[in-house]
Amino acid sequence: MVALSFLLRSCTAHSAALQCHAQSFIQGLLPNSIIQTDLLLLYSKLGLLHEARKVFDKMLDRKNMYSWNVMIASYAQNCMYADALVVFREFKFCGLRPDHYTLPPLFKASVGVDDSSIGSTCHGLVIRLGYEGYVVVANSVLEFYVKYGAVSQACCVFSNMLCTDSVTWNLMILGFGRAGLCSNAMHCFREMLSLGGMRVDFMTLPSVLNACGKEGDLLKVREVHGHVVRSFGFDVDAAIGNALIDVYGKCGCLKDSEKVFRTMHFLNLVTWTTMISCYGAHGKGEESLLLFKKMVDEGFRPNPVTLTAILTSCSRSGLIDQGKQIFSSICSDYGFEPTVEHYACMVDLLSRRGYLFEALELLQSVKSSETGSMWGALLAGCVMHKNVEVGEIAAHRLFQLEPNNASNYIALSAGSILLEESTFDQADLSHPLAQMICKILII
DNA sequence: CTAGGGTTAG
Repeated sequence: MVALSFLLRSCTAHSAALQCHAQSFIQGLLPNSIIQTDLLLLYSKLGLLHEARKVFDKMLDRKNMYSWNVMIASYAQNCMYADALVVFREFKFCGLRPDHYTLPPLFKASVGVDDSSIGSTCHGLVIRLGYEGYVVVANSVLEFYVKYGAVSQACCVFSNMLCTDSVTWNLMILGFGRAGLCSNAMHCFREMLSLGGMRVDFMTLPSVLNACGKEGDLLKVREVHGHVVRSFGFDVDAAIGNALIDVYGKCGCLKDSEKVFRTMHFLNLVTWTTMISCYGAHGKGEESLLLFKKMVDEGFRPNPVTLTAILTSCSRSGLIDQGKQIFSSICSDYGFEPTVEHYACMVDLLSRRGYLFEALELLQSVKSSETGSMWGALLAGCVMHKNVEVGEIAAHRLFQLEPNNASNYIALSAGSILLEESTFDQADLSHPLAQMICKILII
């Protein structure tokens, strides 16, 4: 049995796992909690969650903390968050108490199923059970607040932490950056550098760069880039390279983006997508299209984000026919249905160039999945081309869909001034937001 | 020998 247990722990392939599983059975070793735990771990590592679950269920009352923790963590790791939470519910039903291995995946699951109440409850558990001092647990609490955009809560957790590591600091940088508190993010980065014994690792840099990009501060970008080169050389990790391409683009240095792109050795789909959208943002639609073609030629399969990037590029450069052609071949060429974002891009593409009726037609064809951004794009086009007829339809529908979106009211009031027409009267003036806008306009 | 972190659009 010891030999088999050893074998199970060293398996790396599905077929080997199956053989070991069969052997365990033949030799009459099953059911046995050691072998079953090894099998559970093995199937989990191979990503065979269905098999893992079968082993887990057969363990009946032989389940221990180890096996519960493996099952919950495996579901969370494989993005099966709801399953992780169901297993945790069973776990609690058995009268068991979570430990410092059980808790971190639960925070991940809370974010995964987009239910912050679970994370809050788990935070309470962490405090009550006294796991705040475990850095991995504390970091997972921190991650939960960061991913939910609750920076002040994150700061609170951070300031109470007795022990921090690079993950802690990386999460704070990420949190500040996402909240738009870019100087705080940079401050964290510099403090991290000055802290003896704290290593700035490769996971830190994309978040720092992202924060710099939001600020648009080229000097800071160059400072961080210098750090990248000193620590990792020019042949950087894909995520760092991608962040550099993006951030130079956002700072207006397209040449630097291209330079990073050319010198990268580990390109992934994000790399191509980022470069395409940089060209798009700089109004270089032709370059975007060329790169898109090259990407496909090199065997990369565009995902929905890539297509949004290329359609946006076409829209900004007025490449109507090319955009239409790509849009219509999404399903046949890339194997997925166009998303609402893609429809919004197309409405934008058509509206910008004054094809307002065509845009309206497209919108009416997706009636069930129409979004505010689609009508917003159409409205913007109507304002641009001074078309009251379609503009009124767009404004009316936009207010039905998003009565609480203040920016729509602003757009409409600005549009009304440009149109010098009565579009504004079409809106629901009894709505509090509309009344607020009225007041502002009158003053 | 079971737990945690990064990059792309709008």
